[in-house]
Amino acid sequence: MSRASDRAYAAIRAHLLSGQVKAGEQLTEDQLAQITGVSRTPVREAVRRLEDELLLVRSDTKRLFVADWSRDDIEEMFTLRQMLECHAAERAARRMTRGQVAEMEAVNRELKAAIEQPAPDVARFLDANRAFHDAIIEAAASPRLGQMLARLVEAPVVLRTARTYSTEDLRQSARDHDELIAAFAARDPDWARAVMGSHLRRAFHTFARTVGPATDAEDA
Amino acid sequence: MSRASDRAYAAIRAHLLSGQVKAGEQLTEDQLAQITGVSRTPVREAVRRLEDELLLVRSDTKRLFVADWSRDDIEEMFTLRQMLECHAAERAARRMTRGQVAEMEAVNRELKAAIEQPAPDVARFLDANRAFHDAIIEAAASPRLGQMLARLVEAPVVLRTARTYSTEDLRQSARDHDELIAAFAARDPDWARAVMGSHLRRAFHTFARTVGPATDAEDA
DNA sequence: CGGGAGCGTTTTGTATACAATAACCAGCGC
DNA sequence: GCGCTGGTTATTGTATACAAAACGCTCCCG
Repeated sequence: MSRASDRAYAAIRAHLLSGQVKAGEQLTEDQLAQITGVSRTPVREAVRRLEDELLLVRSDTKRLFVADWSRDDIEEMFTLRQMLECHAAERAARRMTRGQVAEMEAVNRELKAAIEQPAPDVARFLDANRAFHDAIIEAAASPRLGQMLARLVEAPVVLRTARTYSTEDLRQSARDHDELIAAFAARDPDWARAVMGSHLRRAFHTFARTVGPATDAEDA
Repeated sequence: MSRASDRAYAAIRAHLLSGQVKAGEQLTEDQLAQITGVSRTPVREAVRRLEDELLLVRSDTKRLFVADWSRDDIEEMFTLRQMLECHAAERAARRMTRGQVAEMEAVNRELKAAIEQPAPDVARFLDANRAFHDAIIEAAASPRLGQMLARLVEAPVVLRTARTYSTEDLRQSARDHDELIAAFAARDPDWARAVMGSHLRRAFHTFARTVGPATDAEDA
């Protein structure tokens, strides 16, 4: 995180989730350079990453805007994530070492610790949650898969920040993780895939509940 | 294709597939700037795209190398592509209009025309093949899915250039396309998914046959 | 003879100036 | 009043110079 483009990336990302900018609003590279305190060159690099993650979009004439995620966009993102991450869980179950399983148990203990407090520490939960899913991707040993998931997950992480989680939602996640770990320990790819599927699909519905109802002409 | 960074992208890509550079070889941005005839700024932009497509990779210290695709890398790529493109076919089957189906029939006629000659025109076949698959992605109406597939498909297109195809392989592809069109016309998502699955899996084996046998215990 | 510190060279990263292109606005003809 | 056209400003794209970092080499010391 020391290079200017990384700092710019983090700063712009923070700026987007700070709520100071609305979806669909135009931004300019100069603006962002001022905000981040670096020149346009690293800003352009950062912007490219954010475009990749679909947090920013460009018009047909290359003007820059804050992306506007519709409910359908979010559903599609969750669907893709589910498809890819189920596959990752399956591969991980075939490859995971005892050491890696122990690692994941430790991460999930941390995750539970973040929940079981007077007031659950959501930021800490999200960090641990992310570490958990990253460990699975790591164990899946598929660089392209990891790359794709990383891009998919970035945007929701931002969108999610404003959300509120019930303690029960968080506990259910922790239980899912326990079962995933069991599936990994048993080296059972089908089990891992199935648990991951329900874990993510539930996450989508939890998420969607706060975003709003489905559009009526929905498919899939 | 008029901006310098686009020209740089195309030029570097052409350079990579020209065979003048070996997998694993180091490249420098200056070199590429000379080759492409533009300055390093657009070259860096082009290089980022090529890194995305995993045709170029950077070392831990940011030095630039030609990617070295192992047999396992290729298999993983095909697996991911199958997963995503089956999903695309399913969605496309739900959404495709009569007009789009007619469009695809036209593309497949062009594809067959490229085959049925004294010597099949492989470049023309590949263009039509690409147009066919692009039309499916278009009909699937999922920007993220399209984006991911575009990235996945880029690399193989390059790797594939050196390959030789038997006329029978090409004809089988055309038949698969016919069946896909039938599935779309029938608006049958399951059928479309199944045909796409076998189409791509066969493509992988056809490809793998020329690359070499599977490694029994591969690591990095 | 081997290992490591120092230093010149190579390569990547950043800032800035300038060029090209797109949006905006005003004035004109109809 | 409406739409077009020309020029003006805003914004992105490119080139270049310089800064920072990494590599490789040599030379010194053990």
